[in-house]
Amino acid sequence: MGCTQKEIEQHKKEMMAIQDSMDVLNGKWKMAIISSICIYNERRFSDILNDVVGISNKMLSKELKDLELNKLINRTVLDTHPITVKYKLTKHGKTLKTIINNLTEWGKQHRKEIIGK
Amino acid sequence: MGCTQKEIEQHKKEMMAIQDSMDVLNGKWKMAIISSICIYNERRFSDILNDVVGISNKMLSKELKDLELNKLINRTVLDTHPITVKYKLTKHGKTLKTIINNLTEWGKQHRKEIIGK
DNA sequence: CCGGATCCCTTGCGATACTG
DNA sequence: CAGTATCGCAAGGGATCCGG
Repeated sequence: MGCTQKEIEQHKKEMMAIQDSMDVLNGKWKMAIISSICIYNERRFSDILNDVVGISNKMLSKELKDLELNKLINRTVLDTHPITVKYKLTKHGKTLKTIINNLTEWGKQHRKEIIGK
Repeated sequence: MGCTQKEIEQHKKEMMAIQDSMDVLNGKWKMAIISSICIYNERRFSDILNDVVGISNKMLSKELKDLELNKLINRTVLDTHPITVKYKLTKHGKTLKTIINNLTEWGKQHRKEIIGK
Protein backbone atom coordinates (compact mmCIF):
# COMPACT_ATOMS: atom_id res chain seq x y z
CA MET A 1 0.00 0.00 0.00
CA GLY A 2 2.90 2.34 0.53
CA CYS A 3 1.84 3.70 3.87
CA THR A 4 4.09 5.79 6.05
CA GLN A 5 4.72 4.59 9.57
CA LYS A 6 2.53 7.38 10.84
CA GLU A 7 -0.38 6.32 8.65
CA ILE A 8 -0.06 2.74 9.81
CA GLU A 9 -0.31 3.85 13.43
CA GLN A 10 -3.38 5.89 12.59
CA HIS A 11 -5.06 2.92 10.92
CA LYS A 12 -4.38 0.72 13.90
CA LYS A 13 -6.06 3.24 16.18
CA GLU A 14 -9.09 3.33 13.91
CA MET A 15 -9.35 -0.43 13.97
CA MET A 16 -9.13 -0.39 17.76
CA ALA A 17 -11.85 2.23 17.93
CA ILE A 18 -14.34 0.39 15.78
CA GLN A 19 -13.74 -2.82 17.68
CA ASP A 20 -14.36 -0.93 20.91
CA SER A 21 -17.65 0.27 19.49
CA MET A 22 -18.74 -3.18 18.46
CA ASP A 23 -17.85 -4.63 21.84
CA VAL A 24 -20.46 -2.33 23.33
CA LEU A 25 -23.05 -2.49 20.59
CA ASN A 26 -22.74 -6.11 19.49
CA GLY A 27 -25.49 -8.66 19.46
CA LYS A 28 -28.71 -8.87 17.60
CA TRP A 29 -30.72 -6.50 19.76
CA LYS A 30 -28.85 -3.53 21.20
CA MET A 31 -29.18 -1.17 18.27
CA ALA A 32 -32.87 -1.92 17.93
CA ILE A 33 -33.44 -1.31 21.62
CA ILE A 34 -31.61 1.98 21.49
CA SER A 35 -33.58 2.91 18.40
CA SER A 36 -36.86 2.23 20.17
CA ILE A 37 -35.91 4.45 23.08
CA CYS A 38 -34.50 7.03 20.72
CA ILE A 39 -37.63 7.29 18.58
CA TYR A 40 -39.94 7.80 21.52
CA ASN A 41 -37.50 9.75 23.68
CA GLU A 42 -38.53 7.64 26.66
CA ARG A 43 -40.01 4.18 26.65
CA ARG A 44 -41.26 1.53 29.03
CA PHE A 45 -40.16 -2.10 29.28
CA SER A 46 -43.29 -3.59 27.78
CA ASP A 47 -43.30 -1.05 24.97
CA ILE A 48 -39.75 -1.88 23.97
CA LEU A 49 -40.72 -5.53 24.12
CA ASN A 50 -43.32 -4.77 21.48
CA ASP A 51 -41.14 -2.53 19.35
CA VAL A 52 -38.27 -4.95 19.01
CA VAL A 53 -39.72 -7.77 16.97
CA GLY A 54 -38.79 -11.20 18.25
CA ILE A 55 -36.99 -10.32 21.48
CA SER A 56 -37.84 -12.20 24.67
CA ASN A 57 -38.26 -10.58 28.05
CA LYS A 58 -35.17 -12.35 29.31
CA MET A 59 -33.00 -10.95 26.56
CA LEU A 60 -34.49 -7.48 26.82
CA SER A 61 -33.86 -7.43 30.53
CA LYS A 62 -30.27 -8.51 30.07
CA GLU A 63 -29.53 -6.14 27.23
CA LEU A 64 -30.98 -3.18 29.11
CA LYS A 65 -28.64 -3.95 31.98
CA ASP A 66 -25.68 -4.02 29.64
CA LEU A 67 -26.64 -0.70 28.12
CA GLU A 68 -27.10 0.81 31.55
CA LEU A 69 -23.67 -0.42 32.65
CA ASN A 70 -22.18 1.28 29.63
CA LYS A 71 -23.97 4.47 30.58
CA LEU A 72 -26.00 4.63 27.41
CA ILE A 73 -29.41 4.59 29.08
CA ASN A 74 -31.03 5.58 32.34
CA ARG A 75 -33.51 3.42 34.20
CA THR A 76 -36.21 5.10 36.24
CA VAL A 77 -38.77 3.31 38.41
CA LEU A 78 -42.10 5.12 38.70
CA ASP A 79 -44.02 4.68 41.90
CA THR A 80 -47.28 3.51 40.38
CA HIS A 81 -49.41 0.42 40.90
CA PRO A 82 -48.39 -1.78 39.31
CA ILE A 83 -44.87 -0.52 38.88
CA THR A 84 -43.78 1.08 35.64
CA VAL A 85 -40.21 1.57 34.53
CA LYS A 86 -39.03 3.98 31.91
CA TYR A 87 -35.79 4.05 29.98
CA LYS A 88 -34.15 7.10 28.47
CA LEU A 89 -30.94 7.76 26.62
CA THR A 90 -28.20 9.39 28.65
CA LYS A 91 -26.28 12.32 27.26
CA HIS A 92 -23.68 9.86 26.11
CA GLY A 93 -26.31 7.58 24.64
CA LYS A 94 -27.66 10.42 22.57
CA THR A 95 -24.37 10.62 20.71
CA LEU A 96 -25.52 7.43 19.00
CA LYS A 97 -28.46 9.15 17.36
CA THR A 98 -26.80 9.85 14.03
CA ILE A 99 -25.53 6.29 13.84
CA ILE A 100 -29.00 4.96 14.56
CA ASN A 101 -30.51 7.19 11.92
CA ASN A 102 -27.90 6.18 9.36
CA LEU A 103 -28.46 2.51 10.11
CA THR A 104 -32.19 2.93 9.73
CA GLU A 105 -31.76 4.61 6.39
CA TRP A 106 -29.23 2.02 5.30
CA GLY A 107 -31.58 -0.82 6.23
CA LYS A 108 -34.21 0.55 3.88
CA GLN A 109 -31.73 0.83 1.03
CA HIS A 110 -30.34 -2.61 1.69
CA ARG A 111 -33.76 -4.19 1.50
CA LYS A 112 -34.24 -2.66 -1.91
CA GLU A 113 -30.80 -3.76 -3.01
CA ILE A 114 -31.06 -7.40 -1.94
CA ILE A 115 -34.70 -8.35 -1.92
CA GLY A 116 -36.08 -5.65 -4.14
CA LYS A 117 -34.71 -6.97 -7.39
CA MET B 1 -47.14 9.34 23.61
CA GLY B 2 -50.05 10.72 21.68
CA CYS B 3 -48.99 9.52 18.28
CA THR B 4 -51.20 9.63 15.24
CA GLN B 5 -51.84 6.37 13.46
CA LYS B 6 -49.60 7.57 10.67
CA GLU B 7 -46.72 8.23 13.02
CA ILE B 8 -47.08 4.81 14.56
CA GLU B 9 -46.82 3.20 11.15
CA GLN B 10 -43.73 5.22 10.41
CA HIS B 11 -42.07 4.15 13.64
CA LYS B 12 -42.77 0.52 12.92
CA LYS B 13 -41.08 0.83 9.56
CA GLU B 14 -38.04 2.40 11.18
CA MET B 15 -37.81 -0.42 13.68
CA MET B 16 -38.05 -2.93 10.84
CA ALA B 17 -35.30 -1.14 8.96
CA ILE B 18 -32.82 -1.08 11.80
CA GLN B 19 -33.46 -4.72 12.54
CA ASP B 20 -32.82 -5.50 8.89
CA SER B 21 -29.52 -3.68 9.14
CA MET B 22 -28.47 -5.54 12.21
CA ASP B 23 -29.37 -8.89 10.68
CA VAL B 24 -26.77 -8.20 8.03
CA LEU B 25 -24.16 -6.50 10.18
CA ASN B 26 -24.51 -8.53 13.36
CA GLY B 27 -21.77 -10.39 15.14
CA LYS B 28 -18.60 -9.25 16.69
CA TRP B 29 -16.54 -8.94 13.52
CA LYS B 30 -18.40 -7.71 10.44
CA MET B 31 -18.02 -4.00 11.04
CA ALA B 32 -14.34 -4.35 11.81
CA ILE B 33 -13.76 -6.39 8.65
CA ILE B 34 -15.57 -3.85 6.54
CA SER B 35 -13.57 -1.11 8.20
CA SER B 36 -10.31 -2.83 7.36
CA ILE B 37 -11.23 -3.14 3.70
CA CYS B 38 -12.61 0.37 3.70
CA ILE B 39 -9.47 1.97 5.11
CA TYR B 40 -7.16 0.35 2.58
CA ASN B 41 -9.61 0.35 -0.32
CA GLU B 42 -8.60 -3.22 -1.10
CA ARG B 43 -7.18 -5.81 1.24
CA ARG B 44 -5.97 -9.38 1.27
CA PHE B 45 -7.10 -12.21 3.54
CA SER B 46 -3.99 -12.32 5.68
CA ASP B 47 -3.94 -8.56 6.02
CA ILE B 48 -7.49 -8.45 7.32
CA LEU B 49 -6.55 -11.27 9.67
CA ASN B 50 -3.93 -8.96 11.10
CA ASP B 51 -6.07 -5.83 11.16
CA VAL B 52 -8.96 -7.35 13.05
CA VAL B 53 -7.52 -8.08 16.46
CA GLY B 54 -8.51 -11.47 17.84
CA ILE B 55 -10.32 -12.97 14.87
CA SER B 56 -9.50 -16.53 13.80
CA ASN B 57 -9.06 -17.61 10.20
CA LYS B 58 -12.19 -19.73 10.43
CA MET B 59 -14.34 -16.82 11.50
CA LEU B 60 -12.82 -14.46 8.97
CA SER B 61 -13.48 -16.92 6.20
CA LYS B 62 -17.08 -17.36 7.26
CA GLU B 63 -17.77 -13.67 7.75
CA LEU B 64 -16.30 -12.79 4.38
CA LYS B 65 -18.65 -15.28 2.75
CA ASP B 66 -21.59 -13.71 4.52
CA LEU B 67 -20.60 -10.26 3.41
CA GLU B 68 -20.15 -11.44 -0.15
CA LEU B 69 -23.58 -13.06 -0.13
CA ASN B 70 -25.04 -9.76 0.96
CA LYS B 71 -23.22 -8.04 -1.89
CA LEU B 72 -21.18 -5.82 0.36
CA ILE B 73 -17.78 -6.99 -0.83
CA ASN B 74 -16.17 -8.48 -3.94
CA ARG B 75 -13.74 -11.35 -3.86
CA THR B 76 -11.03 -11.51 -6.50
CA VAL B 77 -8.51 -14.31 -6.89
CA LEU B 78 -5.18 -13.21 -8.29
CA ASP B 79 -3.25 -15.69 -10.38
CA THR B 80 0.01 -15.56 -8.44
CA HIS B 81 2.10 -18.20 -6.72
CA PRO B 82 1.07 -18.76 -4.10
CA ILE B 83 -2.44 -17.54 -4.68
CA THR B 84 -3.52 -14.18 -3.29
CA VAL B 85 -7.09 -13.00 -2.85
CA LYS B 86 -8.20 -9.44 -2.53
CA TYR B 87 -11.41 -8.06 -1.15
CA LYS B 88 -13.01 -4.77 -2.07
CA LEU B 89 -16.20 -2.99 -1.14
CA THR B 90 -18.93 -3.14 -3.74
CA LYS B 91 -20.81 -0.02 -4.68
CA HIS B 92 -23.43 -1.05 -2.20
CA GLY B 93 -20.82 -1.77 0.44
CA LYS B 94 -19.43 1.71 0.07
CA THR B 95 -22.71 3.13 1.30
CA LEU B 96 -21.59 1.91 4.71
CA LYS B 97 -18.63 4.26 4.80
CA THR B 98 -20.27 7.02 6.77
CA ILE B 99 -21.58 4.52 9.31
CA ILE B 100 -18.11 3.03 9.68
CA ASN B 101 -16.59 6.45 10.16
CA ASN B 102 -19.21 7.41 12.71
CA LEU B 103 -18.67 4.20 14.62
CA THR B 104 -14.93 4.74 14.63
CA GLU B 105 -15.33 8.23 15.98
CA TRP B 106 -17.88 7.06 18.53
CA GLY B 107 -15.55 4.31 19.72
CA LYS B 108 -12.91 6.88 20.56
CA GLN B 109 -15.37 9.01 22.49
CA HIS B 110 -16.80 6.02 24.31
CA ARG B 111 -13.39 4.94 25.51
CA LYS B 112 -12.89 8.37 27.02
CA GLU B 113 -16.33 8.31 28.58
CA ILE B 114 -16.12 4.88 30.20
CA ILE B 115 -12.51 4.11 30.83
CA GLY B 116 -11.08 7.59 30.68
CA LYS B 117 -12.41 8.84 33.99
C1' DC C 1 -46.05 -4.39 35.07
C1' DC C 2 -41.27 -5.54 35.48
C1' DG C 3 -38.46 -8.58 35.52
C1' DG C 4 -35.79 -12.96 37.87
C1' DA C 5 -35.18 -18.22 37.86
C1' DT C 6 -35.01 -22.43 35.56
C1' DC C 7 -34.61 -25.64 31.74
C1' DC C 8 -32.76 -26.81 27.52
C1' DC C 9 -31.47 -26.49 22.84
C1' DT C 10 -28.72 -23.93 19.31
C1' DT C 11 -25.11 -21.02 17.69
C1' DG C 12 -20.81 -18.52 18.03
C1' DC C 13 -16.41 -18.88 18.07
C1' DG C 14 -11.56 -20.16 19.55
C1' DA C 15 -7.71 -23.75 18.94
C1' DT C 16 -5.50 -26.69 16.26
C1' DA C 17 -4.31 -29.24 12.35
C1' DC C 18 -4.48 -29.97 7.46
C1' DT C 19 -4.75 -29.14 2.00
C1' DG C 20 -4.20 -27.10 -2.94
C1' DC D 1 -1.33 -17.81 0.90
C1' DA D 2 -6.01 -18.70 1.54
C1' DG D 3 -8.73 -21.19 3.18
C1' DT D 4 -11.35 -26.27 5.26
C1' DA D 5 -12.15 -29.79 8.77
C1' DT D 6 -12.87 -31.16 13.28
C1' DC D 7 -13.55 -30.63 18.18
C1' DG D 8 -15.52 -28.66 22.07
C1' DC D 9 -16.75 -25.19 25.36
C1' DA D 10 -19.37 -21.02 26.38
C1' DA D 11 -22.61 -17.84 25.31
C1' DG D 12 -27.00 -16.82 23.03
C1' DG D 13 -31.50 -17.20 23.23
C1' DG D 14 -36.59 -19.31 23.43
C1' DA D 15 -40.40 -20.97 26.68
C1' DT D 16 -42.47 -21.03 30.82
C1' DC D 17 -43.35 -20.13 35.43
C1' DC D 18 -42.93 -17.28 39.52
C1' DG D 19 -42.71 -13.10 42.82
C1' DG D 20 -42.80 -8.13 44.28
